[in-house]
Amino acid sequence: MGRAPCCDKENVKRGPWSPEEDAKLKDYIEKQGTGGNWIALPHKAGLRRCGKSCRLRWLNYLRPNIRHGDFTEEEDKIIYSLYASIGSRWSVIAAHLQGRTDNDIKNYWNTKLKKKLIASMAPPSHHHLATATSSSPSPSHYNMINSLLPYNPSVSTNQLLTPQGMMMTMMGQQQQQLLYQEDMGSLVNSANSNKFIMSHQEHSQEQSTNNGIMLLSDVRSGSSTTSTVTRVKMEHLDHHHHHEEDERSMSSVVMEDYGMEEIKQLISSSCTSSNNSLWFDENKTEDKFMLYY
DNA sequence: AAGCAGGGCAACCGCGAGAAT
DNA sequence: TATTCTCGCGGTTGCCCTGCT
Repeated sequence: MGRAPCCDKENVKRGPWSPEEDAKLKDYIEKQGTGGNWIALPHKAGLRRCGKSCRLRWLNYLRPNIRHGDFTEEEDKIIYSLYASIGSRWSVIAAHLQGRTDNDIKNYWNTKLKKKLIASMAPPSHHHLATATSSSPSPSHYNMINSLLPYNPSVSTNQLLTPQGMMMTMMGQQQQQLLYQEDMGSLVNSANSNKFIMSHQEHSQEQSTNNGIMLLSDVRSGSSTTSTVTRVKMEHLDHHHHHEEDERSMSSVVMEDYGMEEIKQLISSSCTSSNNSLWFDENKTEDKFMLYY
């Protein structure tokens, strides 16, 4: 049995609100309050609108102290930071920004901030692992990441962001498979570079730890702890002889199309330090990862 | 000046959670 | 306890505006 409609869609007005409707709604709520019942409110207020529409209009435009447009850099940082920590929970983010609505922040993110982030994050747009001589991300790239880092008690930001460090995010299943089959394979097989050792662990419960291992997970559900994970451990074959090469090499996989989840992971991913171990969750097939190394 | 494309944003849709019955 | 209903949320749509050709 389906859900009963919240209002009679045949008899409610839709589309943009007129100044008269705004005035009616504002006047009614200021005098009577919402009464805790949005469904009944439009009838009482003399509006031919769906209750949900009234609620949206009030919350996003009519209630006092709403601010629109002109996000400050400080607000940008807060949004980045919270997005990295909690993802697209716009209402929670909005709660941290006085006078901003979740809808405004969502729109601002989708139309501007995300692009800003991608522009900053995106080195040359190749789908291939770069060659050993490919360019490293620009300093601004790392600066951006610095400002985006999610809370991660186990890893310092310096460790994450040095050009010799690593950054990880998620890519789609296809790319992930591609990475397994081709990119990782080529890396594993690459002779005089770093050695990648990949192993599977069933039902691992290990998470981000102080020794630099990190498990990428859905920050909202935090549900990846019992998932099957694949461990990718990178070891230097010869710590004494590869420093120069390490500095030159910057292998990257860059996606041209970033979805919401990718962006979130892009921000929320962090990385490793001393032993260069990475974890990612195989079961999250929608997830995508990108590896700078 | 007209047509087109892309971006921005207001509003809608559908779902999950929780309250009420 | 099961069912129904409302609220609140995030994702998506579609209109309008602006800039480009």
